[in-house]
Amino acid sequence: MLNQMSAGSGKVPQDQKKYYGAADHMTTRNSWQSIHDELRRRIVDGIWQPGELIPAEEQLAAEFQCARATVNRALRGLVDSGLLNRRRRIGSRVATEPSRYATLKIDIIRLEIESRGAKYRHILTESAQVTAPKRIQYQMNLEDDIELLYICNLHMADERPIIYEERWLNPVVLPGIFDIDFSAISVNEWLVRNVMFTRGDISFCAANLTEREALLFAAEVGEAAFVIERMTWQAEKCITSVRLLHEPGFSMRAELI
Amino acid sequence: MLNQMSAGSGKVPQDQKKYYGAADHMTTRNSWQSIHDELRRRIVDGIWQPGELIPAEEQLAAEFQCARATVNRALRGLVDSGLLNRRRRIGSRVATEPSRYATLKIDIIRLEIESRGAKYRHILTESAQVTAPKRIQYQMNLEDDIELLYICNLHMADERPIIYEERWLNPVVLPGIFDIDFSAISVNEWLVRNVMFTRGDISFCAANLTEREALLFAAEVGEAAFVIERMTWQAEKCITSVRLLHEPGFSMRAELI
DNA sequence: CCAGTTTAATTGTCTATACATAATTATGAT
DNA sequence: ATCATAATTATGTATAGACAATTAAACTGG
Repeated sequence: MLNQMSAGSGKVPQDQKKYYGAADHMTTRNSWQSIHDELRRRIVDGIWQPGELIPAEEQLAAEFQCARATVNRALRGLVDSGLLNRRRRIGSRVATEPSRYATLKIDIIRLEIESRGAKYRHILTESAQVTAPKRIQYQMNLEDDIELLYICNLHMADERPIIYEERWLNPVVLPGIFDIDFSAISVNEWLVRNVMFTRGDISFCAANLTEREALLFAAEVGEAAFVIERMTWQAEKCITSVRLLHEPGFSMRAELI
Repeated sequence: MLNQMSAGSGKVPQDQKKYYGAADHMTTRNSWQSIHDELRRRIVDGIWQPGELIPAEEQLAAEFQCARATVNRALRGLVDSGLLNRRRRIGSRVATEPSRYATLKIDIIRLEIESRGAKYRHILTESAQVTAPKRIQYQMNLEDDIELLYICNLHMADERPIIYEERWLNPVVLPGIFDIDFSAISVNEWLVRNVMFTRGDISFCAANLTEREALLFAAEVGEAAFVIERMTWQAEKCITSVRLLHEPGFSMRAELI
């Protein structure tokens, strides 16, 4: 609205220019980001020692000449990255045992391979309607002896086998699942695009290649392979349980924050 | 709570009073958290389909009878968890390929073991001032042939070996490191408490146990073990590089968000 | 001196308003 | 018709003010 007014007096670009120039300068000084960075620097450089109380929001707001809400936003960021602990009435304390987190982005396998510049292809090696072994039934919290869709896929990057996927799908939460052609689209991708989960867990471990698995990867029996096991849920019903066996030598990398 | 409200109302103009009265009833409904949850539900339940534009902040603010800033806060949360994409002038679109993240909390090993109710102990198996192999020197981006502190530890839970730690420490960023008694406090813990890193990376893989490693864990040679490799940096200088070899059968779990 | 109550300090959140920024659409001069 | 400019629109961010929630510290009655 004010823009309209200044546009009405629109033949005066000078005022606007001067104004924007000033605002620009201010925004960089006072943005919550820059405050966040400056406070972070003080912690990392040891100006504020672990365990120490840092100034209250009001004081920081005075120092940076900004509103308390802006400081609050900056401080929340520092809490998120584990550098600060905050409590009402107490204040903000530099963490003595800063928590560190590794955040892993879980992508569609195809996208991950393609982002590395390789050509993606997958081979459907198995597809059957069977009752799952007891161990899987228990894990997936299933009513007794329901038949699941069991699917195995070999994912290839530039025709080299990269991941062997073994998956159980629950038809109770996936009606019509038996009719889909999973040689055209990978289960992985179909699920991501078609059903949303409310909860999921993931675990990482290592396994020795069995004879059959070694054949798939053209590797030695017993070689160590990186394994991801994932289960996703819709409310209390398990959608799918999957085991991703990676080629020997695979390593998954992440930034520590 | 209602009492406090009506007490406060003595000072506010009438329209405001009426407004706050309504707001009070709705505080739970109007918090950014509850709005976040409701919007999330609409996405998860498919009321808003992937790729669809959801109402603008103003409209949502009208619907939930709250300020736009509150809706903004809720929406930012949905962006963080990968459910929404937002662009200025365009609006908020439900993600077609929702990104999922697994966030792993990287704790001090002692705390992790103790939190599982086991008794922690570590054995310092090696401690030497040596030049690192070329591979490590390169990884750590070191000036040539500087001597590092090489330390190995076996971490035990209830006297059972759990993790074998092999670590290189850079004295350039850790002056006095050679004088510390790491049989009393684990390097891990000392570092976390005493030096802060600005950047770190972590990678996960699998490895076959060597003869020596198998002995440590009383396991078979060649068994698959889960490995974490971590490097932490202060600006451009590497502080430490560590390899954590977990006992065979170990599995690391996380929630998917 | 102690237990219960009040006060006060600090963070957490919401509101209303304003302006900034990005990007599409409409307008207008040539 | 075309390209530059302005208007439009949605998000992003800053601000001041108010109130909520938490909890340490001060106070008070016994």
